[in-house]
Amino acid sequence: MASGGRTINVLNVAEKPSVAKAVAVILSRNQGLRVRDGRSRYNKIFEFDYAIRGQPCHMLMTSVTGHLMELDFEDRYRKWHSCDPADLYQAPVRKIVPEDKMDIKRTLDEEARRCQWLVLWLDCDREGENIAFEVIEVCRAVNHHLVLRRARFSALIDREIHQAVQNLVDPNQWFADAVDARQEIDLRIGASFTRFQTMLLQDRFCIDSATDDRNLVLSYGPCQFPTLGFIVERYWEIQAHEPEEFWTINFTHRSDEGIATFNWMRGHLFDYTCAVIIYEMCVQEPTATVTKVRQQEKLKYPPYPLSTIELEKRASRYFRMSSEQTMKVAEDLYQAGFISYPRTETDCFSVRTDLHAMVQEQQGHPVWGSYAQQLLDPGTGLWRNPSGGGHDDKAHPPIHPTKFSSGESRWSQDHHRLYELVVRHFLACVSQPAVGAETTVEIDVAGELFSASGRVILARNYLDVYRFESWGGSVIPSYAVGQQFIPTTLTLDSGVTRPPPLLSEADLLSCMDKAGIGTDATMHDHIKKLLDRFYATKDANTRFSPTNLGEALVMGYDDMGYELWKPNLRSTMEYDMKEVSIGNKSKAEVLANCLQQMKACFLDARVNKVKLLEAMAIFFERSNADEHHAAGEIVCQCGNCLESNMVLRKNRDGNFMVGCMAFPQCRNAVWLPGSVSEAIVTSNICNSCNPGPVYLIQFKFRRHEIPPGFDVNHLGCIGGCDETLRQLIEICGTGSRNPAGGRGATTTSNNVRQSDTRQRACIYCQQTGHLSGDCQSQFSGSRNAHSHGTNLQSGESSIPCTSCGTSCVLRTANTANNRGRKFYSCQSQECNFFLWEDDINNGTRGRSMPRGSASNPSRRGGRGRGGQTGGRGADTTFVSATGDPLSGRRCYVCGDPSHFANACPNRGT
DNA sequence: GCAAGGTC
Repeated sequence: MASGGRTINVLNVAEKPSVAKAVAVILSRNQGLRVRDGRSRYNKIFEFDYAIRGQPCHMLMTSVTGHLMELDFEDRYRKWHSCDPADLYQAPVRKIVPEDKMDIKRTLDEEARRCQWLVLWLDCDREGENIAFEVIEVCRAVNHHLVLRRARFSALIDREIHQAVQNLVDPNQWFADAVDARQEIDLRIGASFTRFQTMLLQDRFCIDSATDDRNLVLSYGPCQFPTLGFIVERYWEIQAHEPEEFWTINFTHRSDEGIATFNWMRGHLFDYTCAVIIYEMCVQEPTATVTKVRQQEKLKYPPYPLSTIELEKRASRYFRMSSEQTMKVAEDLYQAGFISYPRTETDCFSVRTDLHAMVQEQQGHPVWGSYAQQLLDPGTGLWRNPSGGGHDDKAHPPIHPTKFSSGESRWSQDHHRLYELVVRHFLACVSQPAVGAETTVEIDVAGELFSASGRVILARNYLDVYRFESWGGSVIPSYAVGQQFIPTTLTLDSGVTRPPPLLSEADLLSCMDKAGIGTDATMHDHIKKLLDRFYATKDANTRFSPTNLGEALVMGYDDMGYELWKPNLRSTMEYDMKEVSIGNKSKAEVLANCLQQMKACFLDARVNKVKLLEAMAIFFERSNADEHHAAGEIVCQCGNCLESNMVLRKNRDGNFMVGCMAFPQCRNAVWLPGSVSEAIVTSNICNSCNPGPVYLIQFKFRRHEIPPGFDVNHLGCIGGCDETLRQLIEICGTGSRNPAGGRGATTTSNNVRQSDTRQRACIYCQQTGHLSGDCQSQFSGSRNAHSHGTNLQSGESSIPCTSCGTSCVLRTANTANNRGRKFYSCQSQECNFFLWEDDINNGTRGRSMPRGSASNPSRRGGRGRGGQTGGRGADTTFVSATGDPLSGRRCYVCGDPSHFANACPNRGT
């Protein structure tokens, strides 16, 4: 750059008004700084004189508010019915300045005309670089001779800003290109899929969540759908969870100093027999010997400096504030100058930050002021330079207080809370960690190891100011190695595994953060969008569940085999954007490649739209507008829930079924033969099936898929009286409902796949676990007769039951641990006698055990498992330390001798 | 009536 010469006019543009002001104040050193209004009421113009490398400059400093332009399709493609949505993959797009940004554009037009240079002070990230090119486009349009320069700065501090202006560089086209590509891909994918699925589903189904169907938009977006995917996936995981009973041994010891609870170092066992055997060993030799006493100092560190996502997560955890509300309130506090810029990824303070000055500001606060004073007093040793979490967006510092307040009268409760969180978090960051003394004691009882631990907090330090976190302390008696004692209680306790909880808002933010879905400034928007679109709901505990609509959409795409609802698509895009931003790939190359793939995916999805329709049909009634699928094909009342009707439907694989309308609450279903090509509910009522009316169905079978002798046309009944239908189901099966390629190739907890199997109910007794060919109700009239289930081979011989006097049948176990092993099991439902055949040969006596226990082979075949059961606390029971658990013959859940654990009414409460 | 990203 030339130095000296006449003064030139330099137009400086920042990304937001606050940065324009800060830069102007720093560069002008607050001397001779003038400010005037521009065309836009938010974006002032600052004027001052400055010399860049000796060149005298008259500086005009103004700002935009984020992006100045928007990408959209050209007019003729804007209307929804103007074109085939598939055309949106190549429809021309253009960047325009939207109406609400025109004032800013006018300011730039006017100021650029009289300037020789344009210096771009946009944030130093990819979006900032892209906005820089938008500003260039606007300014160059009115002044072709503008010299373009870019200021690079990583913080709004004097040295950085002066250095930046003295070392101006060129704008980075690669960074801007990466954003252009992202914008175009997002627009084309979002618009095409949104139009497609909205127009496909909106009028076909009665979607109850929308008050006005015309306003219902079923949007698709590369960020909103993966976010929904996280919610649905967790929901499915919970649905698929089958509680499993486990067993653990607990040991307590009371002395003059208090009580110690020793936990079994094996944790817990799912094998009841093993647990009982070990427990029995402990009962027989209950003396404990202390093998290890370990004392150590533990530190609990304060959190890292506050980034946006952490602020959102913590406000959700501590105050149950939604991320959207958090950002709204944080923006308010920022605008009023109380906290720093709230959209930041940075979680470490620059070494140049004057942290002491920030603490000093807080000394006068009535609540935490005294803590701030202690921090500043070197005598307390409370100060500690904060550690960082390793993230730095190079644009903004961590969120911290910028102005003292003991609370403003106009603040809402949320303003008070959020300001308090920001201040306390900041004070915690510059404090020493809490210090605790932990004692761990290990004991040996009959060769089994148990451990107990206690903690005494020696110094609370940062916990004194960070009231949102706690660190539990508990005291245990002191022990010495070699010391021996007898337990106060020694118990065999049962519990059941529990499903994971629904995703909380903090969990969801973590999932998004980890997968790179959205940015710190937009994550809360995506979450809100799911609620606005009726895709998900949030309960009082800030936990998210999918709505029927959300689940149906994800299920539909999943059934197509697409991962459009998973984060991979976005991750791949992000990877490509990175490649563009470092010059490894060109924008054109990435766009062409990505759009070609997405268009193919779109066209394929359209071919497979029946999957979406079927998934929706599981949850929603067809609307009258959908003439082809008129609603109201009621077959009979549901014999399972007794509340809803069973209706004829085509399932997701194109096969017919009769399912309860209350799905998914009631999963009663009758799967019809795969050889059925047509099925229509008639007005004829079956004369023999009860409870009535059961409407007959007119079936048409595919000729080549049924045996000779059967008619392709058949008026059938699903109520249980129809022998022809039963035979065809046995012969043809119930259609190819093979879920391969469907949900969750990545997960074993694929509930829908599992529920499909579970849903395969016997058409006669409506129970799952067996097919109609095995239904005992058709032979003996007794449902109890097959209670040992389908995983057991039938009995071969019998011996008298030594427990109740009836007989025991010899069976073969088919469980993972004992497959092929023979055992005798009492035929009586009231008796629980059970004996391994090889134990007879070994001279072991028979034993009674709860039928629900892990080692009892009857468990897996039976229908003993209820729904979701409670946690360990509710299930814990005690067997006296001197009692013999093997002769107890009583329920291990409640101790009642009249029944066993599998039949216990307290299970699941 | 569509996306996601800036910001007021």
